[in-house]
Amino acid sequence: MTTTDEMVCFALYAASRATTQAYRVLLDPWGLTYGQYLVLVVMWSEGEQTVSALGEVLQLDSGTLSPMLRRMENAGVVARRRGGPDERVVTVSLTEHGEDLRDQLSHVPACIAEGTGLGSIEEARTLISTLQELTRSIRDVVPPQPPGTPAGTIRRPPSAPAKETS
Amino acid sequence: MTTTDEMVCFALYAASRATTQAYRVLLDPWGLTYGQYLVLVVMWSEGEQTVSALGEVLQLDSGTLSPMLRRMENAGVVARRRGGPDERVVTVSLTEHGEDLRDQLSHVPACIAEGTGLGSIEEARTLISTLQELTRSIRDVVPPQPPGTPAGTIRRPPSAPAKETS
DNA sequence: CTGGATTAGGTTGTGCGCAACCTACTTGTG
DNA sequence: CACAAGTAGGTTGCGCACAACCTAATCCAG
Repeated sequence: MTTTDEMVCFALYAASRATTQAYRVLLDPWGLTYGQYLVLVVMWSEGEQTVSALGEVLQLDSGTLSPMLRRMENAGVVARRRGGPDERVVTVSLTEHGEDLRDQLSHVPACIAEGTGLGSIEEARTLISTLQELTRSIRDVVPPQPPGTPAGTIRRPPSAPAKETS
Repeated sequence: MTTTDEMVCFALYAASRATTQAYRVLLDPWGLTYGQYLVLVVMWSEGEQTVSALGEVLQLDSGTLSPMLRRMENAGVVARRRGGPDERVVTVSLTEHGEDLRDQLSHVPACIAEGTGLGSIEEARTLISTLQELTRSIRDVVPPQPPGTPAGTIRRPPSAPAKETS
């Protein structure tokens, strides 16, 4: 890595994949993924949700959620309906099976807690705060014109494989 | 979220996606992704690498790297050859264009550094250590038999969409 | 009421990330 | 030498993430 700050990003990337892997191992017997588990966690806690509410909490857009919720519906974990006063809104609710999973998966948080290796709640809270602050901060990144760029240089995918030429 | 430790994981997941997004914005003009940029960073620093060496450093397997390196080769950024004494080994090297990108992308680390919002090198180093420790620790997670499971219960994807029944 | 803007969610296409599998090459071991 | 075991990397299949786009429903100014 070149700079410490880029190492922060790589460490984040590696840690995120490692935690996802831990969830994969824990959730695989139920055929659930980490993303699907997150949806369930929200709904166990808050009850039925609209798609956009889930998207806001999990910071995911419809391009991710729509197929994921369809798979969860096909798996019999959630139900979707469009019955509300606003016909555009889809409400996602837990099926009985989805409710049952709450108990069946009650061991997961403890497994993860143990796995993180964080010694104390305070340590965990500090890390969460740091990560949330970093997340907020990095969302503001906007690409400045690269400093050493000769004026007039066109910044383009230099080897964009011939889109028209074929 | 249910427990603080699960919030750590979600915070990691969100932060990782946010940083990837920042890199996406920065790298998009060159048609590069974060993963591809990581490959370049390693090779700028260490020179040509075998596929497995890249996999070790980046902690990615061939199922991820093979298609990624093929795309990078098609884009003219790297070259792959099988010329060594061991015919199984593929060596990846930078093309001239791949070398040139080092200068063209020299602004990226500073943009990221600014974006992280971390005040000091020490703060960054502390975070890196914490994340690396967490990564090491969580890799050990092995699913114990869920505590409340009635003995003999078969843990299976409860709604595995009929594999034989179709 | 009407036509343009907005919003909710779905669709399409690309690129990971990873499990599972495969092939070809190499390395013992007898 | 022959053959079992191991290793390097590629392939396939699936599920995210996300950009870009689309449709239908709602809102709103006039």
